[in-house]
Amino acid sequence: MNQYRNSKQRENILSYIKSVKTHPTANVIYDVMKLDFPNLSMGTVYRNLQILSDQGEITKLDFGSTFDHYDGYTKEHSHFVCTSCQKVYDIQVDFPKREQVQKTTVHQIKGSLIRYYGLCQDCMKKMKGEN
Amino acid sequence: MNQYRNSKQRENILSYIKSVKTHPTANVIYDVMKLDFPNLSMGTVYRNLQILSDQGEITKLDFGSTFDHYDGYTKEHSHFVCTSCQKVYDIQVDFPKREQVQKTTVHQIKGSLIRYYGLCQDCMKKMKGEN
DNA sequence: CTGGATGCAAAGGGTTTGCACGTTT
DNA sequence: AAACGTGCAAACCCTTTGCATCCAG
Repeated sequence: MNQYRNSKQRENILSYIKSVKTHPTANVIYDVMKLDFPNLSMGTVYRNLQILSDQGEITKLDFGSTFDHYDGYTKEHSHFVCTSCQKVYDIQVDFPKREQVQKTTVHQIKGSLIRYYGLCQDCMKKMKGEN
Repeated sequence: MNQYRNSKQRENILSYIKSVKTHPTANVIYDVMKLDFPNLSMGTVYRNLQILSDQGEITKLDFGSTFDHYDGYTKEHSHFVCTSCQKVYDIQVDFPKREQVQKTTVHQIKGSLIRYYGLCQDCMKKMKGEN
């Protein structure tokens, strides 16, 4: 197996994702990192996101759009995705305990993904304003 | 707005998806349809999947792999995805009622997505056999 | 006849990868 | 010095789209 070495790029990417409450895409991360590393390439961003994901430092989120988002908050939690502006919000819900769900299936559960869709507060306000 | 016309291709695609318990990808659907329509093109498959999805006849599922799956069972239910063989199984779980979740957030919830990950029964057996 | 549906092929668009060079250990 | 990381650009791969033709209503 490979050993990971220090890399300024990877450190910065990680600290950026951890520092932000949004769930940035690879492209957003690339743009931000560009400020510190003018020669940065997309390949490096993707490679490091993959490594950080493998290390469990971040989580790759897939919201059905064409690109993935990355989340630095690895504690199990759920998301609310606005179907209008595509923003992603963290929400905390009491979903069934894993042991309980485990009873309903023969398969071995190791993780879950819980997501809600709808209109976020901002978009609701905008819509009211337009009427 | 467009009016949909009858098309043998679309009919067949729909009845295939409805008849199957798996959650086929566009490519699988294409291969199966090829038997009936040797000249079928991928464009037609995708266009029809889009239309059927718009009509609410099927649901597009995104499991984070590079391609999408389609589900003909539109009643709200959740999925179990095997992280080893990538198979998708339907499971029925008592997740929190929407009204309850709604109380925990300022955003307006319109839908949800609940998914569990782990090892399916088949893969568990295989792994035991290998030890 | 009119406008949606199809086939074909090319274009899209996010992600991955090969390779030579740069860095960390 | 050995091996991982980076930049660059090309390759990938699933999906979308333009266009001429076909066909349902």
